[in-house]
Amino acid sequence: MHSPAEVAARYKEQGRRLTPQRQLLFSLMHNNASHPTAEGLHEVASKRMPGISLRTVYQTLDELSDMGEIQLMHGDGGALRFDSNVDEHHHAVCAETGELFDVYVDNIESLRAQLPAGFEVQNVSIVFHGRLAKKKSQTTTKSPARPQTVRAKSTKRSPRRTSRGSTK
Amino acid sequence: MHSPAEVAARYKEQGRRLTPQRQLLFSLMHNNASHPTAEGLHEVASKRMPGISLRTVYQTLDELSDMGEIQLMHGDGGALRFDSNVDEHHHAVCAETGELFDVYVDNIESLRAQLPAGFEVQNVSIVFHGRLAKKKSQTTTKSPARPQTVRAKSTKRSPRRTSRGSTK
DNA sequence: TCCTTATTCGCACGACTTGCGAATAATCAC
DNA sequence: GTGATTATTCGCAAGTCGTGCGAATAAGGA
Repeated sequence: MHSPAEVAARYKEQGRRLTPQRQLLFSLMHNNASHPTAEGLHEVASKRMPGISLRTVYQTLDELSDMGEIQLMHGDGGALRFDSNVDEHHHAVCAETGELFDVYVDNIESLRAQLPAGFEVQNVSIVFHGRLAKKKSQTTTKSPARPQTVRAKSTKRSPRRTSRGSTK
Repeated sequence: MHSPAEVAARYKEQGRRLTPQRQLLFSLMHNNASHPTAEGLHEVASKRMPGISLRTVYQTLDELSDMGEIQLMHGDGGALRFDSNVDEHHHAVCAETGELFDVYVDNIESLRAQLPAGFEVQNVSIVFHGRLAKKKSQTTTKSPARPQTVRAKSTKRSPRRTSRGSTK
């Protein structure tokens, strides 16, 4: 998404008002690669602005989505996640932590897919399921992440239960 | 999933009982490519067995999933969908109807993805978003669906609202 | 400072699932 | 077949995630 200042400007252009809640949320979402849920973002926001309502978080996030500043994502976990990256990109999910990472794929057009006859593709979303190996004692030098060929074990997805239930 | 008879056999092997409800659901899911929701399946089941409980549908579907006979899918629409196809495959979603189709992709390994350093891919799921052109007056000759190269307009996903809310 | 009306925010409700427990029925032994 | 054992079914309540609504509040212009 654009910088908080730019988003603020777009808001005014549209006759929307600049409230402290919105400004806080702009800054919390800017460059936020954590793909937070509304609840998660609300929790963080509450630290800086006690009393801010979850309702407002949802509302503002919806506005940002309508304006194309962020993207909504239906994760596998039931809760909506908000993605401040609106570039064409994909995702990797760590099965252990549930963390979600942005992934750039540059040759999607080369996929050979047997699509239903007459199906017009508008866009493709790819999710890499796996796990992030934790090699602690290594200087986390934010590796250049150079292009790499996917090596997916041809595995059937392991049966996984849904996760909406109580956490009790 | 396996044939109703085979699934029934597996159930017995595991000391589970063969109830009319389960048998009905086995047959309704077998070769079912519609990716039904629990509610949808319950509706169909109710016609053949009035009074069957939605609770039982959920329960049986969960069992089948645990046994690896079907797969659970979190669609974009909020409701779980059940997929009787457990082969390694992917999906295409029609934006108009919400219909879900199975798609086979045969060269996933060739994707060039910039994954997070240390990320081990276990499996990949691809969803083609688009629409199914409806050419009526054509003999729906179940086209051979020969491999085809994806031609996705490099489009940012259009902002879409969530869809859990009331239908009122 | 005052006024207009966009926003915030809490509550209740809706969609989708799951936990629970009593009633029912499948299966086994005789 | 009959009876006993215990897996299943099924309805209701409760939980999670989001949204509609309306009153109270506050942003922004005159």
